[in-house]
Amino acid sequence: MEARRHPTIRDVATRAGVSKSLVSLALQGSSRVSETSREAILAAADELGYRPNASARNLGSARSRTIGIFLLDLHNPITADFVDAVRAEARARDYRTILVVGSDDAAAEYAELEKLLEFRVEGMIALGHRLPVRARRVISAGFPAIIVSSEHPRVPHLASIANDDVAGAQMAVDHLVGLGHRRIAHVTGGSNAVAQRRQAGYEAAMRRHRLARQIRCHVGAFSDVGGHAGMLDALSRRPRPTAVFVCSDFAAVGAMAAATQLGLRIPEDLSIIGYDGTNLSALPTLGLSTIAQPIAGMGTLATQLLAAHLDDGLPPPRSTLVEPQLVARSTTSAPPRPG
Amino acid sequence: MEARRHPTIRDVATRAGVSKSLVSLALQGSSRVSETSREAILAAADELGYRPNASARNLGSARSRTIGIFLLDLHNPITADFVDAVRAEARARDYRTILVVGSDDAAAEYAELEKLLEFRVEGMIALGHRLPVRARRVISAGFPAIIVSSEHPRVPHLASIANDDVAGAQMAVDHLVGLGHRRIAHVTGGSNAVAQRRQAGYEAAMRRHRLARQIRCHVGAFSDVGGHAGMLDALSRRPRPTAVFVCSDFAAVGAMAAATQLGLRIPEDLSIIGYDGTNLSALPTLGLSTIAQPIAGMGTLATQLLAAHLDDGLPPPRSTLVEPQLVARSTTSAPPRPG
DNA sequence: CCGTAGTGTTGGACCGTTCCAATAGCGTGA
DNA sequence: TCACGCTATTGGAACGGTCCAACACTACGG
Repeated sequence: MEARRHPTIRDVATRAGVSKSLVSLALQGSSRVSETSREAILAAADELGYRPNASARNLGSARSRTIGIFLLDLHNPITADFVDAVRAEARARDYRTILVVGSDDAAAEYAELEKLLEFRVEGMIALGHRLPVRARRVISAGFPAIIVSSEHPRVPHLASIANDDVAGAQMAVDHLVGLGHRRIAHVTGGSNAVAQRRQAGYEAAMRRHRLARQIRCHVGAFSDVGGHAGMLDALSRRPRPTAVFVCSDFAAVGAMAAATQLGLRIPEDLSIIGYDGTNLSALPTLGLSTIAQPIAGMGTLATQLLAAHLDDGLPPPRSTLVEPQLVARSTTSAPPRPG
Repeated sequence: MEARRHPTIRDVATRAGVSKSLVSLALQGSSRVSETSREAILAAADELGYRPNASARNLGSARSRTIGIFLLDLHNPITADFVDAVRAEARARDYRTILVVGSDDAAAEYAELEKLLEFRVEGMIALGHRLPVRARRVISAGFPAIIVSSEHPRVPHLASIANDDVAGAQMAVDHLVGLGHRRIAHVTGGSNAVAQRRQAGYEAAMRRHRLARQIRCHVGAFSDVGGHAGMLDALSRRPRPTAVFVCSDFAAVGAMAAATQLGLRIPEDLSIIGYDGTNLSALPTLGLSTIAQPIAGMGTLATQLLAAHLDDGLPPPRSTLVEPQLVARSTTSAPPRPG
């Protein structure tokens, strides 16, 4: 309780018998400090349990070497992978990070953003499709920011990194066609931009494989309930599809349940492939084939671009697409009867 | 790029035609500032886009009004609920929060802890069963901290909040017995303390229901693979159990797969109940009955205790147990044949 | 023997706040 | 009219670092 004052750089200096300036230099790892002094200083710091005060450091120096991570949804499992990647890369480049989480409550979300600015972060990396209005204003005013998202919001000075949804959807279709499927249906994710791009990729690939007449889109959603409904619709048509590309992993879980309820075995009677590569799909008991977004890679890339901008003044590219990856597991196989 | 200097309190003062001290007072909401001055100051601050500098504020005042949240695993879905609860409560009490995440890499984890201390957080709330050695040392030295975990680590000055695993396990058994089951097996989580308490609760409840001779423990783990193995073991005995209490939700998913593979229908042939109340269990396609830890409540309580300690000097209770809750879904029902 | 370059070290200004003691202005009762 | 108390306001000293210009000391070439 009685938290006695933290030792300061001056306490260390007194103990080591040098000036505070030399302590500062030594702790920064300057090469102009003699071996003798350095050792004495480090020893003194250790004995006193000295810990630098981040506030004082940030005040005194022009740069905070801190970047803010703005997250939309802590519940989404890909968030964790993303954060891990950003943090690792930031650490490697000697930046520290502050995490901040959006919220349904606009006031709370704004408070979080304020916090980022009050801590004088040098730049920000955001994950998610949405960006608070005030954030847009700050970014437009020249605050360095990179958004990792499928959308590219029309905000001046904002760079974006996105997964190539169109290409990913095509990979899903290519995979199914490669297994021998022809009647391939698609359960969509609704009318948002992401869902539309995935649908466009599906349709383009089908046409490319000369399967334009087999194109069947069934309205669903990114939730498991939506996938369930979309799948029931898909399976009500005759002849039934032998494979279904579902808009997301979460929706695919619902879709699998629907197929199982109708007595279909997966993958013997019906192949199913999802999208996102969440760790939900990796559950051994599900074994869902999916198109994985390289979320960690996107985090790393975002950090590299931001750091390059801050350190060398390189302007980050306005918009970058990264390639998704096919992960074939046990929900896709050859169709029941060839053809 | 050309980030022109941030406006400071002095810029605001000049513009409003008052002294910097008065600006400081006004922005803190002091009642000793005249209405006229206050309005002029707020207007000037707004026009300049003034934003307080958190570093300077923390340097100048004795207290940072910031508490650190130390997380072990961002991937665990309960983490998000916990963070939400802590943040909401902290905000209500006018504390800000900094998130910090542990890591498998000890050096990285230590760096995160350092960061917390460098930002001079006033206290810390940790979620998880493990605490870095250095953290224990800092806490023992008097740093206010509360851990939310099933363990109570033997660290001086550390308060803990835990879910009552023993009571929770008993609730699971009571539920099954109430449905008419008598041959109730348990898939354990191994030899750690949490698993042992859940097992102890299971055995105590069985004895209380005069079912001591039906006690069957099958070694598993907290993973889905572990649950799968434990369940296979449980189902290899004759007569088969009619219900199984599995140590965790994640393990229960594996256990369900094992039962299904053996051709058993859930819940018609076999009832299964998990533990934790993760949102995994809430998936409509699983509908897993479970014992939910009131994780949000634990986060709120931890924050209240810590704030009370910091504000009023109340010492938090060394150790608090909170009651879990039964969530009955669709994996539990009456046994095939009564008795 | 002296100017010079390089190395190691130092004091002090400064960063943007908070906090405190001091003060100016003003009505008020003796 | 003046000491008094009250309110609104002020300047300046912290806070704990970084950074810079200046300095002492040594080594060295001319």
